[in-house]
Amino acid sequence: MSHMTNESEDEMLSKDHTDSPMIDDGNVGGSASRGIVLKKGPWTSAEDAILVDYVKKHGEGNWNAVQKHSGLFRCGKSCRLRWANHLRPNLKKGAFTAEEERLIIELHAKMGNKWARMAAHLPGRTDNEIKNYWNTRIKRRQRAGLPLYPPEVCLQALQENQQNQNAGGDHAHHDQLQTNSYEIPDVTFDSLKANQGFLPYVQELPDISVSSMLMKGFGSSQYYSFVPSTAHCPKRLRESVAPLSGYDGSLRNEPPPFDQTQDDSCDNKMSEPSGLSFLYDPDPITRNLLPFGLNQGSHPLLNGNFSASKPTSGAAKSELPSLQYPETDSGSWGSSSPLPLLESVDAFIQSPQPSGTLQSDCLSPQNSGLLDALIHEANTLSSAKNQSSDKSSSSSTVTPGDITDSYTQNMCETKWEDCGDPISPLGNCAASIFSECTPISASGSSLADIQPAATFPVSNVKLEPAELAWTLDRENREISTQLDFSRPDALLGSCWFDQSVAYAKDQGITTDAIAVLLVDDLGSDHNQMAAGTTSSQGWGLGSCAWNNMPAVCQISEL
DNA sequence: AAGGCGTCCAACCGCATGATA
DNA sequence: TTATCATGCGGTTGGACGCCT
Repeated sequence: MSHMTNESEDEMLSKDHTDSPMIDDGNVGGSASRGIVLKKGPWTSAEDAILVDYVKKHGEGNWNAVQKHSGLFRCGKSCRLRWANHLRPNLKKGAFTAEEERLIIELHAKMGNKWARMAAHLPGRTDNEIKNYWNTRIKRRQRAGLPLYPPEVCLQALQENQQNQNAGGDHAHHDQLQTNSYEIPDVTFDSLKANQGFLPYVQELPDISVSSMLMKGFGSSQYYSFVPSTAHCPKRLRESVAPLSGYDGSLRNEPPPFDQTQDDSCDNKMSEPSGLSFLYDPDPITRNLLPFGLNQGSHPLLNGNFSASKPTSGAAKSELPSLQYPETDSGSWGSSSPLPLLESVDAFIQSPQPSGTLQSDCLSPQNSGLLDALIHEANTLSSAKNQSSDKSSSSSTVTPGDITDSYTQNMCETKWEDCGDPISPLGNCAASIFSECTPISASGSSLADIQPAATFPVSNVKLEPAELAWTLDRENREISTQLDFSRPDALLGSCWFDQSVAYAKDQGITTDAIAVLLVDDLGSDHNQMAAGTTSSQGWGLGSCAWNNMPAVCQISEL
């Protein structure tokens, strides 16, 4: 489309901008409205002047009247946009300041792609500006294979989330659930609770993980490619919508994480888990352990059907959720799962992370930030991994490291291909999660040997100085922390993993033994996958996490 | 100098929501 | 209750521009 020059159009408009229909000059595309061809394309200074003048006289709003009465041959939407983004007073122009950038990152961590809401926190900035900034930033960081959120942002989000939790807010969650007819059978929880008496590690399961996964996991339907359209939730719920972030008080009060739960509840487009079945884990105990009775495959990261790159069915559009820090009630986690620390946040960002916190984060629809980071990071890392892991996939002798390697690869090659989206960000994400996070290397099965994700040789990503610092800093982490942030499966189920490890430690079982078992279990999963013994639907990344549990259980019963 | 390529950003488009007739 | 309109939001597009080869 060629554009009318400012000069020529300025001249034309300056002559008369009264109620005479403008005849499209043919230079600019336009659409007919009431027989008038409305202009499209870049605004000229003359048009701006007309619009400004009109708004001064009549105020904002009633934008369609602008076209009728001012002689501007622009549709109302165009006028509104032009005014809002360029002409209204107090608009800040120019590059974002460091403070604004920090705020954007922070807000995005909380809100996800809620540009308008973010703009409300940035006086003088428009949603469009912020959106453009973020998109370019994403692309840049994506290319660089870097995490989107600096640790301090995650930490702050975490703290705010805790504050919000303390403020309460469970009631509306339940309401929302009911409104959406998302019912979680009591029997599911009964099973879980029953297992708490049977399985020592279940006993320590924090309510929080269940409820948070309920809420956030259910709420993450926008990541489900298989979300039934019947589970429709309007694309956007406005501020009037009751928040949805926790299941219900019967399990635990779940205050809404951050403020966005108020109006982003439909970002929590809850998916109806019905119709999904437990597809791979033959262990009934493990099944029962699955949180909230959800089928494993219902987690976006747990099944290969999720694709952030392809449209989901119905209204389950892939609206990124915001980063959400889960229930961080330290008391509920017991001694083995302390509150995430700052360094944890580092790892949290740098690599997909496991703790119960992340677990719910990943499940959360409001987690766009983190999931974004995971996806982007994963894309880069997984491509690097794919290049370097060709040989591992063909190896018949598998070391633990190889297992995870080929496991990862098979994850990609089987599950993501199944869903017809081989380049699905999540597919890559899952792959990279494993490649990056699986700490159990051939050189040592001890959990203490876990290397920081960024030290993996497969990653040839250049790190910015600050980010490199985070990475290096993690080398000094305690084993438990490394566990938290390097277990691939921990990404989804590590709260239980942590609990289990802690329990095993209490029982005098070495972490090495646990690691070996887990590796074996991983290998088992891997073999299952490679052998195609699992259904093509509904399972994936999280499988090892859940399967790990029985392994630990066995340890505890030794 | 010219072409390719990537980035930035203004603007458009489709959809959802709320108000009102 | 339904239809229509106005508005707002988020995703996407496409042109301008700069850099590189």
